[in-house]
Amino acid sequence: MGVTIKKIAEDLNLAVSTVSKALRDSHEISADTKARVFEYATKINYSPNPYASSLKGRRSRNIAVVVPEVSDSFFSEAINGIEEVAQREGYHVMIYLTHEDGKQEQAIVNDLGNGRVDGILISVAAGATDHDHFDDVKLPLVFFDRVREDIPSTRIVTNDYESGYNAVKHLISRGCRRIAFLSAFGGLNIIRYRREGYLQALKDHGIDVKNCPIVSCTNNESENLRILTQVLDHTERPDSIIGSVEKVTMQAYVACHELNLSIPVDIKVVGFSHLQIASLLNPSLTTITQPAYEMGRAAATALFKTLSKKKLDVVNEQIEIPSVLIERASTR
Amino acid sequence: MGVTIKKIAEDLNLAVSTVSKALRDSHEISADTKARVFEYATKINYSPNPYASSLKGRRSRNIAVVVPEVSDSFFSEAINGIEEVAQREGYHVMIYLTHEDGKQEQAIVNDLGNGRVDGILISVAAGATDHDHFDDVKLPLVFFDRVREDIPSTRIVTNDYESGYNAVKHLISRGCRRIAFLSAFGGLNIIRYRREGYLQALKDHGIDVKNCPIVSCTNNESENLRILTQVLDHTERPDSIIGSVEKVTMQAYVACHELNLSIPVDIKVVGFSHLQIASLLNPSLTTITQPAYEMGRAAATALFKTLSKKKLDVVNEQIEIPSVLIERASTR
DNA sequence: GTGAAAGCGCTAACAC
DNA sequence: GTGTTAGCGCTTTCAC
Repeated sequence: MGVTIKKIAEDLNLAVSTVSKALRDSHEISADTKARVFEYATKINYSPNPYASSLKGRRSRNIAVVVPEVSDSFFSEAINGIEEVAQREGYHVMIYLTHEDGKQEQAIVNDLGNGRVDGILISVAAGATDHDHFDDVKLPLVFFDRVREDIPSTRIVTNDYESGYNAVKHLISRGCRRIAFLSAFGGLNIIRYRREGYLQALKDHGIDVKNCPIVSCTNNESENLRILTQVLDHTERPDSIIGSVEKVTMQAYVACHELNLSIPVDIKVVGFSHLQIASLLNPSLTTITQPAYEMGRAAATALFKTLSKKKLDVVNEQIEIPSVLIERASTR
Repeated sequence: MGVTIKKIAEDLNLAVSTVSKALRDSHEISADTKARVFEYATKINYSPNPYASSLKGRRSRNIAVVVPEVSDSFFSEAINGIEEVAQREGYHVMIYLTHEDGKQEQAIVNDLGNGRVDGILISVAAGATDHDHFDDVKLPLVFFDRVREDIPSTRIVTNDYESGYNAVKHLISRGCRRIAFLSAFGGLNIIRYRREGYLQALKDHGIDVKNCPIVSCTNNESENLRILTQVLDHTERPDSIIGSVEKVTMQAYVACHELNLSIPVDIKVVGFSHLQIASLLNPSLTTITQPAYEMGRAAATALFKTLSKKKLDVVNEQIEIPSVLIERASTR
């Protein structure tokens, strides 16, 4: 294979252990020898086999990122942040996609405990149930965005409750009184918090909840269009919509286009989203923009902090990074 | 650490080699022993340390994916395809982002030769130069989309030349005669081919090239808007635009909006893009949709085919998967 | 300050 | 069929 410590040792007439120590800048090695070793190693382009060292109880310097999808602006931006921190810290990032399937998520996570990675960053699948347990995972675990609160771990979250609340407040300030909430499929706690914020805001502002339907969307696009059409296609329809995830918000746009409902005249729309091109939509979309990149960075940073410790004790902390409501034409 | 072959051997009163062979279903081991070993291994949840086997000349079963960005619909879709094939083949995917920086790309690729991965899938950075060489790379290398033709390797490409040609043909059939081509920054060969197809189509249809500007865009958004405004804001402006990459196409939309140019009445637009939401834009965008997912799948499949061979000889083949022009409102 | 030797978890010759 | 042994590339006692 490539160039090894053994080769350096032979070429320099040293013992492998001496070379090893020299390369790790040990104090027991003379400055002279170190210099020789370093120079020669650089010259023949030596790079240590990461997995040989990992065998000796050391780290692989690989981390796993487990997410539902990568073709989703939130997750791709988060990965962007993770990768940036990892590259700076000399770690390598492995990607695993669950496609919202809890069983597959479980299988992936289980397969990671054999030393392939030093730690896991995860945003749980919508299709996961509480029965899918992470208890057997012995690796440091950091959840981001879609977290599991029943598991002691580091959690990177955003202010979902408050964001749901603020979305309503914003719509009310624009004159809306019949505000629909589009729920996403699965029992994700982030959706629950957004909905609870939504409900509390309605209550605090004295809005009649009867006129504010909570629409349960599915994981199927055409099914959702059918549901949305049903909600929107009558005179008592909502005057505004809050999309709890990017996909359903886009589907609401499609439904409005098809029904010839003008946004924002007939109906206003605000959506949780991280779309770069929210501003290019017809009309540009008011978004609650989650700090995807920052959340990715925070998650990676938290994991590396844990990994840098000698003793890997379980931390149970939660870090919140706020989302921002960006007003655009869809609620003007 | 976890449970090892040694532990199984002790508990079952067998030699480690016997256990090892049993687990690999060797023919020299009795059915009885195999059964015992398998059963016990399953029971105590044994999972082999991947890096211990990789040390013995075997494979790490890790592959590297090196791309400019992950927050880009083409690359995220490609990764999606790669991951799917990898998961099925029992391989693990490591992600590296170059951010279009050739130097960083070089550093990443160099850092991969020490056994961390068994092979590399790469789409080269726009900022790379021919001086950045992959000659030192001893690993199997598969290029996809943005390929390097000077390096013997497997290349997964799409029909860029033809797509450029077809974009022009489509616009001509819609009555366009002043067709602008928006070039992206960097010297990528995919852009060159698209441009050459564009030029050939103009020629074949007897269009006066003088009225068909090739606009050199940069990597800077506001700079591009300035350039685009200059091209579009006069009476002799183009009657149509071909965006050679997604970003500049979106910027053309912004410029048209700002100049109050109506798409498709005043100007028609077609763009190379993989946007899911092209249909939600204002107006919906006619795209030349590259088969990102399929290209990712093809790249991974080609790599695993190479890896499955005993002898890793260098192949030099090119696989082309065609793009499709999808007509929408922007050229109607 | 340097080197010999053991061992991380696993595989593969080569005995028996 | 099963066990013994050596060794992958590296780190880490422990001698010298």
